[in-house]
Amino acid sequence: MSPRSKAQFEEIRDQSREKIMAAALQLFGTNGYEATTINQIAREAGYSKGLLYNYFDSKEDLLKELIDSLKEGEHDMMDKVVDDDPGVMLENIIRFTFKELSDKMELWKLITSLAIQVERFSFVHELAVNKLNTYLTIFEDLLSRIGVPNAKAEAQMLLAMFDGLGMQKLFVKTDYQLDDFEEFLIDKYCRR
Amino acid sequence: MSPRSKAQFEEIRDQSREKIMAAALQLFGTNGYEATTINQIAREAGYSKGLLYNYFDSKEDLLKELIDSLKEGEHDMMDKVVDDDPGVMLENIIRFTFKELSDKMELWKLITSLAIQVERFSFVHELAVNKLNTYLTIFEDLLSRIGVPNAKAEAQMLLAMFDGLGMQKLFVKTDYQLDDFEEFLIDKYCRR
Amino acid sequence: MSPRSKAQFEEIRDQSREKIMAAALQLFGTNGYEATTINQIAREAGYSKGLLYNYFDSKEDLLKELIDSLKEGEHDMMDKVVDDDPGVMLENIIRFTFKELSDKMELWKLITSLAIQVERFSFVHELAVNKLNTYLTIFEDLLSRIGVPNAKAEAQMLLAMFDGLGMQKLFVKTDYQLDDFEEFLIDKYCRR
Amino acid sequence: MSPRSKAQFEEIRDQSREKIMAAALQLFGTNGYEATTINQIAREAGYSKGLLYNYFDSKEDLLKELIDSLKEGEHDMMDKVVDDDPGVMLENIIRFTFKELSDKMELWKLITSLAIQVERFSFVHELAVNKLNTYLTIFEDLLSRIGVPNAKAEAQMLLAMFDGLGMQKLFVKTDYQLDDFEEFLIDKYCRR
DNA sequence: CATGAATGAGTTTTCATTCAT
DNA sequence: AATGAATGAAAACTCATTCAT
Repeated sequence: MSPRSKAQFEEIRDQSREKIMAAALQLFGTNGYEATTINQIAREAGYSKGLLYNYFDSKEDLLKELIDSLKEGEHDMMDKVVDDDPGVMLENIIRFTFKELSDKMELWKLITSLAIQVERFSFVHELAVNKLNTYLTIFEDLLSRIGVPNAKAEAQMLLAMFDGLGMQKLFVKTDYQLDDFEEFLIDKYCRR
Repeated sequence: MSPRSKAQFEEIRDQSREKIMAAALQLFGTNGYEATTINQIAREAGYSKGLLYNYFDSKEDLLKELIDSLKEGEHDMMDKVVDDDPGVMLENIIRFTFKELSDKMELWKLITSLAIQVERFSFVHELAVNKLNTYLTIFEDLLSRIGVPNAKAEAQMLLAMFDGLGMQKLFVKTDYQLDDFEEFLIDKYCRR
Repeated sequence: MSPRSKAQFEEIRDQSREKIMAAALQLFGTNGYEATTINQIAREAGYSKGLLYNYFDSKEDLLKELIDSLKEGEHDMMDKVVDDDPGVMLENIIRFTFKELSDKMELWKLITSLAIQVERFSFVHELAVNKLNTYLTIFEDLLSRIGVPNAKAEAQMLLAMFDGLGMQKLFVKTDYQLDDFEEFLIDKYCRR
Repeated sequence: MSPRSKAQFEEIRDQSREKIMAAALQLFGTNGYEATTINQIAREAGYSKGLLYNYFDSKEDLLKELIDSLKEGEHDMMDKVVDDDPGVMLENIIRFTFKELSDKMELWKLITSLAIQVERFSFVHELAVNKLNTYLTIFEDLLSRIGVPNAKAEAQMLLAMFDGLGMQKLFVKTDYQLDDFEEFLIDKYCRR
């Protein structure tokens, strides 16, 4: 009889937002941003078209909030992988990255397809460039401390390889096994 | 006022087709297939909207013909790089690939963004997977003949790295210098 | 925890209704009926969207009740201005009308904008026509009794002028001073 | 066989634009801007919805162009009514205005209903205020030259009356005869 | 071969209205 | 009595495609 409390509304809102954003990530990643309709997202999330506009100003706003929410997830990583021993830290990063390649494929797809469109989605593009430079610096530092010669070039190579693996995994889809390759890499770069 | 000869017509047709396809490649690559309008392509090519339908059945048909024309360009490569010495052949491939990364960026963008959409553009997707497997085999063969240990894993790594470099080049755009890196790679893999 | 008495409920209802109708009048008048959303009215009144439907069946019903409430205010006027002396009565009407032009601008705006849409809001339109004819008759009677020649035409002129003044006041907004003009009119028509 | 010439296209465009603007004026005036749909305008003009967007960026852009086109028509008037004799000139203005009240009712409706919404359509509002002030000055000058006492107040009255007549004509619609009243006004103000 | 006006299906967006709490 | 999440019909707008010239 009495109306829902503010906390209850808050919870409902959060849940619905989550569902919608999850559906959007899934569909944007699979079919691309432009090819995905608001209707599809709503149906996938189990709601009606109109509700999306209670939570997001527009389709593009939904995309932006999606990207923003990803930036936050980014910070978690560094906490988990940091280590005094550069070999251990690089191993952590490699294992973490391979795990993300499996778990967050849709996300990866989405960012890639958007970042390619430099003009249209500059906010994604900047995100990608920043991330690239950050990792380049970290990798170079770790590799030189590990004692790998030509640390800069090797860092570039390693990073390019991660991006490339991600892309190949997208293309080849489910049956793309990387477990052995993961161990090969760790052996090659982290154990000295 | 004499009527144009058949050959002249043919030539006009070919030129117009070329212009349209070049414009389409440029725009599809930069803004994505879905976000590019027929009008934009026509204007970029210097023609009117309607003319496009004299040469292509539909927007998707234009895309398909574009992709087809690329497959043809593909065959040229093998002729140029093949060599009895595996080290020389790998060097040729590396140099050729780096050259393509510079010269055919738009094409690379387009294929990437389309291949990501596995369902929507299966014909592009298949193309990408085929190419991936072909190169994997070639690289593994060359590396093992060169005497690189773990040839299979290294082949996978090399290939992933090329894809990754391509993507990074797209993100970072013009000021991404790879000359030194090219030499580093050739030194590392081809000279034994 | 004692339940509210019926009278208390009644009072709350009346207050809420009043607030909602005041907010609706304000917004309908300023932005127009179509351009005003239920949400805006609710927020302006300090309530939630849903509550409006406890008091009014629909947006159009709210409008109708608003107009109806105005008709009632109308009856008060005649009591206040009636006088045996036609000059005094006309002066009363003029003074009363000028006062209304200041005090009830929003209402005036609303009726005008609605009455213009003859088809869509016929109930407002009829109201406006009735009022027009009523005043025309009264003015003609008063002016002829005062001894003004051409009483019919002058009545029409006077009435048109009132409507026109109202509209001008709307356009020019706050800094439109009519005090001197009011005295001018009274001098011209009521003092003989 | 040969394509249409530029001039031919120009003509087609102009005709279509005209038809659309005429339909829009008619419908905006009758039903209001907000209550009129793009579909209605298109159907009334004899075209499809989509064509409107070949000529106008948006519904509001269509409105703006409509209003702009009216400003132009405005200039014509002054040329027609100007006269050295103030009595004749005032008579010209009165006759012209009454004619416009008959011929351009829809336009009058539209401007009135838009000007009322001061905030929403400021470009119309400014137009209305400017026009008001211009005429006020002209009327005051003419009346004082004719020798009417209290020229300023009488000018205000005359102008208010025109606006009021316009509005009344809208309300009462077709059967509102003003011919006698026109002569009455001319007799009263222009013949001295 | 070439043009761009015209179409309409499909998409994004808005908003009155309902309803569980 | 009161809340605001959820719905869906209807509106604005886009754009591939057709077609008369």
